[in-house]
Amino acid sequence: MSKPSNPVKNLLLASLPKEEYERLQPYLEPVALDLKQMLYESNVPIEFVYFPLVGVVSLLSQTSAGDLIEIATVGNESMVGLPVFLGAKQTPGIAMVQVAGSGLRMRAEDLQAHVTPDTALYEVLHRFTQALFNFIAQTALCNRLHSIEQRCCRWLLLTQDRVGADQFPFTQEFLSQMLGVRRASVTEVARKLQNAGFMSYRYGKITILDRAGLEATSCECYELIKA
Amino acid sequence: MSKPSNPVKNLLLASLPKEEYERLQPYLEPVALDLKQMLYESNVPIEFVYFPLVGVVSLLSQTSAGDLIEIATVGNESMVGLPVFLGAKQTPGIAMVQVAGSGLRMRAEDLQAHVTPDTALYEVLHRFTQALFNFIAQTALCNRLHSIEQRCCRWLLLTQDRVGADQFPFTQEFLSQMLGVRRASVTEVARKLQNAGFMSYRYGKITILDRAGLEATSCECYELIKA
DNA sequence: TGCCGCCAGTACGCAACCGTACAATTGCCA
DNA sequence: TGGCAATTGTACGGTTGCGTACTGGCGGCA
Repeated sequence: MSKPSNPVKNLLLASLPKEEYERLQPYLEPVALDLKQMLYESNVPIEFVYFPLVGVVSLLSQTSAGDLIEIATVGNESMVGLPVFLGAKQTPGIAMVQVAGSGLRMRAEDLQAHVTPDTALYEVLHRFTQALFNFIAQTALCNRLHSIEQRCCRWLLLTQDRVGADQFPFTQEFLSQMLGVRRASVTEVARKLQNAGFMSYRYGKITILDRAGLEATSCECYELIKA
Repeated sequence: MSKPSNPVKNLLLASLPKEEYERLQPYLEPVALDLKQMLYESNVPIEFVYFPLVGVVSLLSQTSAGDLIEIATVGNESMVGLPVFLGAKQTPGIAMVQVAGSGLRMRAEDLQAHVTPDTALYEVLHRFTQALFNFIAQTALCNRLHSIEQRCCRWLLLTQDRVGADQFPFTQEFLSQMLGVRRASVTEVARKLQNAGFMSYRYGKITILDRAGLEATSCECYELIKA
C-alpha cells in the first residue's frame, strides 16, 4: 500500500520519506530505555525527545503531595517529548519508562532546528498531537466514569498492544500507581481476572491468555483510544 | 511592556502584531455564543473555529451511553477548534457554550489557509496547545484524586476567572453534568459552600462571595491550571 | 542453605459517592 | 393571578473503593 520508506521500527519515523529520514539520521542516537527511567521530569528542561522502538513509556501528572497518575502511554507509534515540538522547554508532566526497551533519541535543539514546518515529520507530529489529545481526554473521562476493573483491563490491553508479546513484567504495586488506586484493589481485580482465565501472573510477570475476555471486561475507552 | 497591538478582547488575537490582525480580520466574523450552543459535535466536521470575547466554552468527551464529561474550558484567552489547527477535520470531542457571550469565528478553511507556519498566530497556537495539554492532564488527575467539593470549587473559580464577574448563571444540574456526578451531590456541596459564606445562589444564578475561601477548599489543580 | 527484601493475598471498618425517589420552592407565562 | 415547568432540598440503602494492617509466598544473594 504505502511506499516502503525506511526500515526503522518507530512507526512515526518509518512513515517519513527516505530522504527526510536520512537527513535526520545524524541527529538520532540509539538508547536503551530502562525500567522506571525518567525521560523527563516535572518542570525540568527537556534535553532529548525519544522515538521508542520497543517498550512503553508513560506520561504522568503528579500532585504536590507526590501522587503520580498516568495520563497516557506512548509506544513505537510515536514520540516522547511533544512539549518540545510545541515550543515548551519543560512541562509539569513526567515521562517514565513503564516497560523496558529501546529507542532513538534526538536533542531538543536538533528537533527544533531540523524539524521545520516544511518537513513531513512536522506534519506527522501535528497529527500525533491531536491523537494524544484524544487519548488524554479519554483518560480523563475514564478516570471519572469507569471502575477499577475496567480501567485495569484497558491498561493491560493497551500495554500488550505496545509490547507485542503475551507476557511482560510489572508488579501490582506499579499498576496501582499508574491507575491511582490502592495496591490491594489491583490484587482483587487481578485475582478475579485470573480466575476468569483472562490472564495469569506471578511475581512481577503477567501473561495475557484471553484478549477477548479482557476486551469484554474493559470499557469502550480501549477501542476508542486504539482507533 | 508589550507593544500595544490591537483592541480585540480575545487575548490570543490581541497578542498579534497589528498588521497580522488586520490581515486576518476579513475572515473574522462576530457571533453570539448562546447558552448550550454546540460549537462542534462529536465526529462531525468542524466548520468554524471560535475566538471567544465574552463567555466560557467547555470541551467535553462523551461515552457511547451519552454521558458527558468536561475535559477543559476555554475563554477569551484562547481559541475553540484546536483540532483544525492540528490538521484534523473532526474530533471525538464536543465544544459547548457553558456561559453565554460572544466571539469571533473563522471558517476552518480560512484558518488553514491563512494561519501558516510563518505567522505569529501559528506560533501562539502552538503554545496554547501545550497549555491546553497541561489543563487536560490536570483534569485527568483531578478526576481521579480529588473530592467533589474540591472539583466543584475549582470549577467555580475557573469559571469566575473567565466570566470576570462575581455573578453568573448556571444550574446545579448543569454543573453536575460537567463534573460527572449526581445532581444531588452538587446540591450538598453547594449548600455547604453557601453556609460557609463562600457563595450564594438561587435558581440558576450564583454569586461568588469569598474567593479566598473557595481557593482554600479547592485542590491545587486550580492554581496549576491558572499558571 | 538460610536469610531477607520484594511481592501478593486478605481482612476490617469507614468515607465518599451513587441511584433513586419524592417534596418543596421559584419564576415564567398563559 | 394561577398553573406549570424548572430548579433545589432531602432522604435512604447500597456499592465502590480507601486506609491500614498483617500474613504468607517467592527468589536472589550471602
